[in-house]
Amino acid sequence: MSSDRVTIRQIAEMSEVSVSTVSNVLNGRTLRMSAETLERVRGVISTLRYRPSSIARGLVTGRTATIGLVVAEIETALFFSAVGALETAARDAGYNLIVCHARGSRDEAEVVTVLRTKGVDGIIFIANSEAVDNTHLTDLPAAGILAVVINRRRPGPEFGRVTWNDRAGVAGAVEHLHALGHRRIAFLRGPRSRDSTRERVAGYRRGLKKVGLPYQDDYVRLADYTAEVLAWERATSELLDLDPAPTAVIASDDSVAAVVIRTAQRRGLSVPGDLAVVGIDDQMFAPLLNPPLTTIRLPVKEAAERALKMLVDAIAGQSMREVRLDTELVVRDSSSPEPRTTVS
Amino acid sequence: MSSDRVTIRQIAEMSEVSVSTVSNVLNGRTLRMSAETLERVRGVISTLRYRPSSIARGLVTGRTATIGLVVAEIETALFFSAVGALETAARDAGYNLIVCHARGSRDEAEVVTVLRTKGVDGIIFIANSEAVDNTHLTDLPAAGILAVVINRRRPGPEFGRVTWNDRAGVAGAVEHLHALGHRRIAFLRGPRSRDSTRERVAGYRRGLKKVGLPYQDDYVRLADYTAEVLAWERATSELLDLDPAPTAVIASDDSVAAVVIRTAQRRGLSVPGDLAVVGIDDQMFAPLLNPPLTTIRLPVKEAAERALKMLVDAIAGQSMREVRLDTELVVRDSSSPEPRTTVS
DNA sequence: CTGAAAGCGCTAACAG
DNA sequence: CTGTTAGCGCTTTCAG
Repeated sequence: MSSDRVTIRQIAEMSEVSVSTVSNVLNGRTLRMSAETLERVRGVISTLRYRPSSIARGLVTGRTATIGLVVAEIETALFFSAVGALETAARDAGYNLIVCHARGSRDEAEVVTVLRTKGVDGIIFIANSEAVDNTHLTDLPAAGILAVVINRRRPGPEFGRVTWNDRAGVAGAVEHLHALGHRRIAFLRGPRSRDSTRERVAGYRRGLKKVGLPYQDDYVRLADYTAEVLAWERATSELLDLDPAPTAVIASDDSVAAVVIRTAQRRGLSVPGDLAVVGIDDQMFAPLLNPPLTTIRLPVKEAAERALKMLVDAIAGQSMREVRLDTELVVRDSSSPEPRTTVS
Repeated sequence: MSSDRVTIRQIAEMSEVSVSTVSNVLNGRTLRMSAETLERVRGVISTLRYRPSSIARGLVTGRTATIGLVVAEIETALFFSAVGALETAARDAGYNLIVCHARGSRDEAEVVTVLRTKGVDGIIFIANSEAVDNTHLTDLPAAGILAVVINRRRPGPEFGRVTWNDRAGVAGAVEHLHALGHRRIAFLRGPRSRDSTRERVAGYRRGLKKVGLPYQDDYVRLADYTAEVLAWERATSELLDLDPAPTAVIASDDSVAAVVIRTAQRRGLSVPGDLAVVGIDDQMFAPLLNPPLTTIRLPVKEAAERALKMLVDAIAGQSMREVRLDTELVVRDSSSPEPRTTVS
């Protein structure tokens, strides 16, 4: 098998130096070393294509150049763009990622245990903003494991945290629709179990207030993106059955928005003519819909990059921080023209 | 920091046994051990919440219970359903995944090197079916690293391989459309750089042949899903400008299919009334489109699970195999009714 | 500036 | 059935 693995000792012998010298060149402690020796050792290393074992190195240094990534919903588009961004950023910083999918707190606790035995240098948690139990995280700092959370409540001050401003995002969407002439703007909210839902509803109210529109309970309905499509259709229909019906709706995410568009179109309505639709996420398919979807882009990639940087900096000794990112309204056709029915 | 890490020695001392005894209970070599001793050791382990270091263990056993995953296009919908499935399957089998994104052969070679230094027990490559250079993989078996490739040419007989039958998938879609009454079926193909494109075009021809329809060059156009949306619209328009125009089109993937639907609708055509549309992938948004998209589902998850099992079995000593999975046509509204214009 | 030697935490012979 | 011991491959004092 791997019996022919090259070791540092072989390099030392072939270079006719000691292992510590080889170790020194490996780790850049090469300042006051005879150029000739350096040259020779490097030569042997490259001809033998020698790569030091991270395992052995990890055992002695206690560092593995590996970061654990604990993801709440790995199959969600949103999370995946985060994983991609994180992987790229990690590798640029010289780290690898052990990716784990945790479905709940219990699972998460297990995953964390495994990650600890594997000696990761730090852990990044990326959550679905579900209110999760954090107790299994609180002893991480004491164990010398650095951690940063994305889109999740901070388990303690020793943790880094990156979030985005859901509230301002939705408020901005309301303003956008109002500026387009809409006066009856509905909001399809996500499940209450998510922190983001509260934030977004608050943003919706704030937006209405800011533009001087009244809040109407009727115009806020549940369209749980973790649930059935049928329920989204029903919620949309209920909204459109209202008198007066809304001329615009902000959906709990892009998937729901797609279904809102479809439901409206099936009723013979034009989007955005009769109904403007705004989504949340800016998923990959948003620009492909008919009409292309206006949506609140969540800065997931940027969050991932910031989280990784924060963690790497913390490994280097800096202290953790808290960062809040802005969302961005991506305006496409599903909201652009003025509503037809404004002057009803 | 982690100065308080519990070691096997401490467990041994507190249990008043030797380290090897502790090691034995850790590794289940507990058959002929006094029940009382076993009990005592276990007690100490759990009260001290001791977890053996995988690093140290890995150094001596040569195994790390870690599998490397090399993904070609991590941000693609297709790939991340694979990563999710792989992670779940891996953890069930007691493994963790180091996920790496390789953008090209060169990058891939680097990633493989890193993975080797990290001592992964095996590597899974999941490719975009791009014709990639495999030379950096061929020495893996010699180094004792097991590997299986998904959706990619087999680098050698020592590699496991899981693929799916693109050809049959597209042929089946043609038959489906023909059964619906369509006689003019177009195919929007992907880029030639992908192996899958060749397979799919072959499947298209085979399907036509099987149902007794002529192959027309005009009806096959490029709509590169890795390129611009505008180009997809143009390709669709060109198809619809043809006389006679096709009554059905199979798109190179679901994203392209979404744009085909939109382009047709913007020209005042009804889908599926005037034009039936079939996608490839069965991405998450396919059922949300208007109309819901008929599509060729690629068995990505299943492939992931098979690949993982193959790798784990290989680690356990079994030999590698080659598995070819079937695609599945998921029929939704974008193709269901009979074409209006059949009897033109 | 280089070499010898002591571990990192664990497993696996090999004795007892 | 349990204890001793020799490493796994590397880093890192500490002498020379």
